Amino acid sequence: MRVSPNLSLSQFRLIRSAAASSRFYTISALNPNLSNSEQLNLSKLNQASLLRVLNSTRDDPSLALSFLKQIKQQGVSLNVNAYATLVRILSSWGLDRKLDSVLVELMKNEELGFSVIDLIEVIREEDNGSLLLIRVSGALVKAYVSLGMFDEAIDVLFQSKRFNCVPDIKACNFLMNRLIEFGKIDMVVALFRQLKQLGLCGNDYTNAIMVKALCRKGDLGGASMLAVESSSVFAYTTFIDGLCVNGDTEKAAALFKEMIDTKTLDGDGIRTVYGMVARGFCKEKKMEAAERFILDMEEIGIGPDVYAYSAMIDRHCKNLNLPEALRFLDQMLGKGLKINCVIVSSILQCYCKMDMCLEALQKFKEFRDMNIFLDKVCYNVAFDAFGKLGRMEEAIELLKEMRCKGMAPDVINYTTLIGGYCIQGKLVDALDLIEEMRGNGISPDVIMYTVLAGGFARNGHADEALVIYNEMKKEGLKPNDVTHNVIIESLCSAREIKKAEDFIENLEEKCPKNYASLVKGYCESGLSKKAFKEFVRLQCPLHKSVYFKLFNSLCLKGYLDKALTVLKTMWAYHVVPGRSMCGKMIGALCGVNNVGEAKMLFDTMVARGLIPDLFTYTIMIHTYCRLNELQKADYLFEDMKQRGIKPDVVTYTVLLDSYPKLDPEHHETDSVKGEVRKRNASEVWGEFTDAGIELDVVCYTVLIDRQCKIHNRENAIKLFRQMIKSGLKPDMVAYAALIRGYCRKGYIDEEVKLLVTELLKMDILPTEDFGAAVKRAALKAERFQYRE
DNA sequence: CTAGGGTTAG
Repeated sequence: MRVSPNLSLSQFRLIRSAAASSRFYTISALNPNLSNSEQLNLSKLNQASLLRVLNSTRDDPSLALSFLKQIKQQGVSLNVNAYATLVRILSSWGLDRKLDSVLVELMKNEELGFSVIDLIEVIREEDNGSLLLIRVSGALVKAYVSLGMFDEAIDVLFQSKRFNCVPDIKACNFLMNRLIEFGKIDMVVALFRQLKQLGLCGNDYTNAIMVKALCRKGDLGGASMLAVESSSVFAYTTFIDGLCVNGDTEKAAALFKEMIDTKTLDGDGIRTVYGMVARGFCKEKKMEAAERFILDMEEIGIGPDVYAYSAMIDRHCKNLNLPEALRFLDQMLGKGLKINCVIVSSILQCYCKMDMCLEALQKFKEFRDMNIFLDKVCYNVAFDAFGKLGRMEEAIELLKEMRCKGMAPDVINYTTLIGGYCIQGKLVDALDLIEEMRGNGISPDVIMYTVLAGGFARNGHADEALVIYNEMKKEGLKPNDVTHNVIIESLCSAREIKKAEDFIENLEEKCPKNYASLVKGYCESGLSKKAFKEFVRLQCPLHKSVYFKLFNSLCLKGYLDKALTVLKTMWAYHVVPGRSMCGKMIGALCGVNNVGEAKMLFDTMVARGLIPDLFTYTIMIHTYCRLNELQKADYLFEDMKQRGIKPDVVTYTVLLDSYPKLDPEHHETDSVKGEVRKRNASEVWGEFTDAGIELDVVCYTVLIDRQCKIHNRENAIKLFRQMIKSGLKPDMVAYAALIRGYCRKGYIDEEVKLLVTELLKMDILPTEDFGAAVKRAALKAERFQYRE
């Protein structure tokens, strides 16, 4: 395996051109099978004899097609009559798909010298009003639609009316469906209204499409009316789907129940809509609602199928809530439903996203050994896991295994593997893999080039990254925002700041997102002041990751006022941080004792239904304790328990460390702010021990420290011994607490001498702040020792 | 006909 190459520009080009030529050979090797003699004669044919030959193939359409392919390769173009003949042949054999593709090719070719309407004319001369003509105009509509040429498709529709050969409603449905996909809703509505004028009569499917269009427009009322009016199950189903897409799954679920009551749906319909509603709730992240729906349905005797379960499992996996996902999986298996590769892939991905790649691979093997069919999506997740672990050799082995099972890797599989190589800096391997892929007839797409360019930039090959970027454009691929952002950030992370800045300036279409990436890139390379300056210049809402990264970077450098400006800007734009981001921010704010801002963020979180995690609660409690606002700490402690978040050893330690401050015997100088509910340490201690949580070194240290402070030397030493007995190794701070406790009283005895000797033997370097105190204590103790 | 996989990403 080769490691990070020093790839020069020319080497890179060499590899690229080799890859390009292998692609060329592959395609020419795929050519059809006319004999040599036939090929020889082709160039001598004129249009008339060409037509004659074509006509003679009317009993063998595949021969007709390969004949044509050869002709085209000789650079001879067909005239309108030849095309009419070909169309007639294909049509008479019912080869609609072939007909479609011939027409598509015809339309792509702009140097034909005739239009498709001419073609209709020619066919009409011989087959006026026949079925053939109707079929051809339908095929023409479909061909235009598949090329995204909607105006032309509609034009054919209206021209056909003139020729009295309006295509059947299917072609029209196809057109309308595609129009919706491309967001041209108004055209669908207009077309629907003109159907009668065209002599067409919409069927159930047409109505369903129209319902879909109205839903997309947000006209749920109109959609509902049409669904009722057409009283077709299909239209109803589409309406329910529309509700789900519009984020009103609640309503969809209600309608579904109504349809079951009125027996509007058959078995198939029930299954389809069930899945839609379950999926809708999951998409809206309303997991409780989704589960309630499933329970309700079960009550009336309709159980979820694999499709509905997979929606639930997938959503929980995406939320990184593996226990819930597995609970549903168990439930599903308990009902005798079988797990499939789709569900497996969701679960595997969940492990990967939680940084548990080893577990993902373990599970992959388990599922495979259970003889569950794993498809290329599952394999892809495994490639990803191996890549993240830096185990590319094994990933490639797995690729072989996949091939052996008869699955051809696709561009996504290759991209994942290439990404893996890029993480490792094995760029030549990445390029080799692309070459191999091209050999298999697959061309890289924008995402693959993005990954590759990012990989080169990140690994210090800025110029090559730009070559890749230009190459992608040369191949006719259009880089997107992500491409640009990846390149900008990768260049920055390789400290190529100037190149990143130049790259942005040279972009034809710049957008704020690009500059946001520059801000992130500056942060990445530690230029937080520069990042902040650029950020201030950007007067628009940004993705929350930008605020997050900048905030963290500024906090790290100690520019707290700037960090707060970032936070406030974010809030001003109503960009609300997610749970983990809030947690990190709260941590950063607490770290600089700005508990006021931290609490504001904390409350924002709660108001948005984001329940702070154990870590966030603990850090807040800790900060309040440190600032002697014990009442507030106490409130949060109760609050977290009410939310079902179980305090851990850290939380209890924090509390045990501060409640003694309330003790009358407590001698610390800080005063406690505000009224405090009467709660003593023993109350907390009781809860702590009841919870059965094991004590750690820090916790023992706090307890020892407290005993020292209330002059209970025997208890302190007892705790110290107990700690050692329970298998914990006291650290510097633990010794320090004990020794300091002794020294404070100016007291020295055998125990202390022993402790100090032990401590001096330890090979620990004291940390600066606390260590200094310990050292002083130790020295003091030593002096006592010498005095004796 | 429907689902799950590859880029920025804490």
